[in-house]
Parts: sequence; C-alpha cells; structure tokens
Amino acid sequence: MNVSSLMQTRTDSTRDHILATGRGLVAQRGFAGMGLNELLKTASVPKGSFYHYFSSKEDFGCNLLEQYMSQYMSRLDEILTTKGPDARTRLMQYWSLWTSSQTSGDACVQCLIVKIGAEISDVSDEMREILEDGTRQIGMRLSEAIAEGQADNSISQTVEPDLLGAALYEMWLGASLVAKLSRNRDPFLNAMATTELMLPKPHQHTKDMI
Amino acid sequence: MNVSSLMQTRTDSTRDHILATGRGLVAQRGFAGMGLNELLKTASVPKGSFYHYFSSKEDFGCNLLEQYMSQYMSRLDEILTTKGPDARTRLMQYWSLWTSSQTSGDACVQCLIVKIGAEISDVSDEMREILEDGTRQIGMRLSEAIAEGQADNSISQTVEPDLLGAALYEMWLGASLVAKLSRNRDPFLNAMATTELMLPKPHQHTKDMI
DNA sequence: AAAAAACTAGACGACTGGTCTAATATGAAT
DNA sequence: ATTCATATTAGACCAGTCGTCTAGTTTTTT
Repeated sequence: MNVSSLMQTRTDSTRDHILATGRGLVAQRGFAGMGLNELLKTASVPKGSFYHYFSSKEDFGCNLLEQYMSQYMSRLDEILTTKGPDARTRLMQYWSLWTSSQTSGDACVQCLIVKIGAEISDVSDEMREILEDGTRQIGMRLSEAIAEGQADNSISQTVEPDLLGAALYEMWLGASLVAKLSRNRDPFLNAMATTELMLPKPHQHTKDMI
Repeated sequence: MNVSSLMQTRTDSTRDHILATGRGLVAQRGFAGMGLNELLKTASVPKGSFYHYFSSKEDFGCNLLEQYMSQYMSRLDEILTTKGPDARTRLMQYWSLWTSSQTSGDACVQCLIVKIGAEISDVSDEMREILEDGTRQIGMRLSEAIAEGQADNSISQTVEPDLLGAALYEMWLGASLVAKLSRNRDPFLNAMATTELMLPKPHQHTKDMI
C-alpha cells in the first residue's frame, strides 16, 4: 500500500466530533457503559463512519485517552509555567483549578483517569498503558515543579520532590473519587488544606534562623 | 470453612453464592462490564433464581456493595483494635495490609470503592450512596484511630485527626488507582513512606516540650 | 472521464438486562 | 399421609444493544 494512512484529509471534523462527543459520554457513563449507538446517535454520525475512523471501540478509547492526556499535559505545563510568580503559587493554582473543574459538574472536564482508570485497567492493556504513561508524566511534572519551588525559595528544602509530587497527585486523585461519591467539594477543601501543610514555605524569620 | 460454598441446599446459599461470584466478576470487569448471563453462567445459577433474590441488576449491586462495606468495616475495626500495641502501629499495619491485599492480584480482595466508585457514581444514585456512606465511615474510623494515637502518645499532638484521617485515606485510594494502572506496588511504597511522614511520632526530648 | 480513495449507510447475529409462565421442592396444617 | 400454600428453580422469550461487516455513495485525484 501507499502512504494513504498518513494522508490528512481536510475534513477530520467528523472524527474530532466523534471524539469530543465521546469524551462527554464516557465521562458520564464510563467506557463500557457508553454504547456505540448512543454515541453515534448523539453525534449524528452513522455507524459506518465510526468504523472508518476507528478500528474498534477499544481503538476509539485509545485515541480518546491519547488526545485527553496530550491536552491535559499541555494545560498542566501552561499552569506550572505561567500562572503565578513562584513555583509554589503555581502549584497551588493547579490544585485550585483542579477543584473548580471537578466541581463544575461539566462532564467534559471530568478527569478521565479517575473516571475510567480503574474500570479499564483490568480490561484493556492498551488503554491502561496510555493512562499509566499519563500518570507517570503528571507525577514527574509535579515533582519537577516542587524542585523548582525549592530553587526559587518558595518551598522548603526539607521535602523530597519525587516522593511528594507522587503523593500529592495520589491524594488529589483519591479526593476526586471521594468527591464523586459524596457529590460535594469537601474532599477538595480537605486536600487543599493538607497540601498547604505538605508544601511548607521556607522558614523566613523564625528565631532559630538569622 | 463452612459447607455453604460447596452445597446449595441451604436456603440463602444460592443468594450468597451469586453475591460471592459477582464480587469477583465485578472486581475484574466493572459493574457495567459484568453481564448477568456471564455472572449466572459462572455461578451455575439459572436466571430465574437471580430475579427471585434480586429485583434488578442495580438491586444486586446495592446488596453486593452493602455486604462488601459491612465486611470491610468489621475487618478495619478488628485491625485498628487488635493488631498492635499502640494506635500508630495499628494504623501502619492497616496500610501494610492494604498494600499486600491490593498487590496480591486476587480479584476477590480488590477494593470495590476504587474499582467501581467512579463508574457508578454518575449512573446509580442508590449504589453511590452506599459507597459514600462507606467512605465516610472509613474516614471517620481512621480519624478516630489517629486521635487514639494522640491519646496513647504514639502520634504527635501537632496533627489534626479529622483532616489527616481523610487525607491519608484519599492518598491511599489514589495510590490504589495508580497501582492498578502501573501494575506495580511502587505507589503503595510511596504512600507508605509519605504516611510515615504525615503521622509523626511525638517529640520526646525537644527543647520546646518540658 | 475513469479510477481510487474517503466516507456513509444500515443489515446482521450474538448478546444485553429484564419479564414471564411453568415446574418442582419444601414445610405446615389437617 | 394428604393436602395445600409458599419458596425456589428453570429457561424460553422479549425488545433492545453490542460491535462488526459488506455494500453503496460521494469526493478527490489523475
């Protein structure tokens, strides 16, 4: 065959439309819970088109997750690069945005790692690996931000960036799960307070300093 | 142990057998991913029996989760009451057992809150409320244990039990999710190290005490 | 205009959760 | 022991869903 698989058609809009519609539906019903008929009816796309763009439901799921993780990493990097004067402020801003996005009730911004991570982990190795890679990258980026905070003197040198980055990320994933169950933002407020304690600022004017 | 798992002659043995089989299947495939036919074929139980004992799949799910949470709370209470000389040791033993159970690969002991919490939270209010209640109870029991540790002088007075109990629980839920994705126990080791830091022993000979 | 690729359309069989009637086992009352 | 009511089992059946597939139409390229 030729390079037809690499060719880009002008009208990828159908494919993108299926992916966008699917994200909302998956965030609401889960992956197994979202039927293809429901997806395609919602998107007003015939079933034949779906199997033109994706080889299977799992392939669709992989593309959905890859797109999601890619966009998430870009956004994370933007926040941790620009949204604040120092690394600690930017980190706290990240948790703050996490809280507001996960309490908005808007299905499209729901964290897909929380929503379908456990569901697909024992079912689809291909999808699992995409999320595994995503969580690894996010954890690393957070650890990096903590190290930056130690460099710009907004975070105490007493913490270990690698350990703490992963631990904070895990705590916020858990908080999201509990928040989904309890339908309120208390778990996030709790995680926020704990995060403040776990990311201590350097001691500046205590008696033992100076 | 007992004969009920081998014989189905006793009255409720069929019902219990369906629940036990369902727990393993749900832990593997998720709730929507487990079909009734698969469940009943695995359990060698005709469909008529299922609808004699349960009014619907959701009703079955509720009973499954209620039984699970009830057994979990009993086990948690046993650990936090007997498995160690002081409250802090008993708490650490709880996380240690969490780690080994979630890394065993045995589907039957998988944490159902992690596995199907997010999945069902937007689909079944009835099931969601059961898990909501369960997470609340577990968090409270952990906070209680931390307070006990402060009372028996195994945990520093500087921490706030309510905040910390919930935060630790959330971190371990998140660690379980990440561990399911990465298929290794690193997230648990990480959570364990962080837990040690978050549950400080009392300072015994510092200058500010006396 | 012809050939090839991109895309649409919906039929298809296996399966889904759920309902239904009938058959059988059990236990209490007589 | 016989009867009768209840508890439980059995699985055919329903309308609908699942993901797959082949055939057909439109668009692009040559």
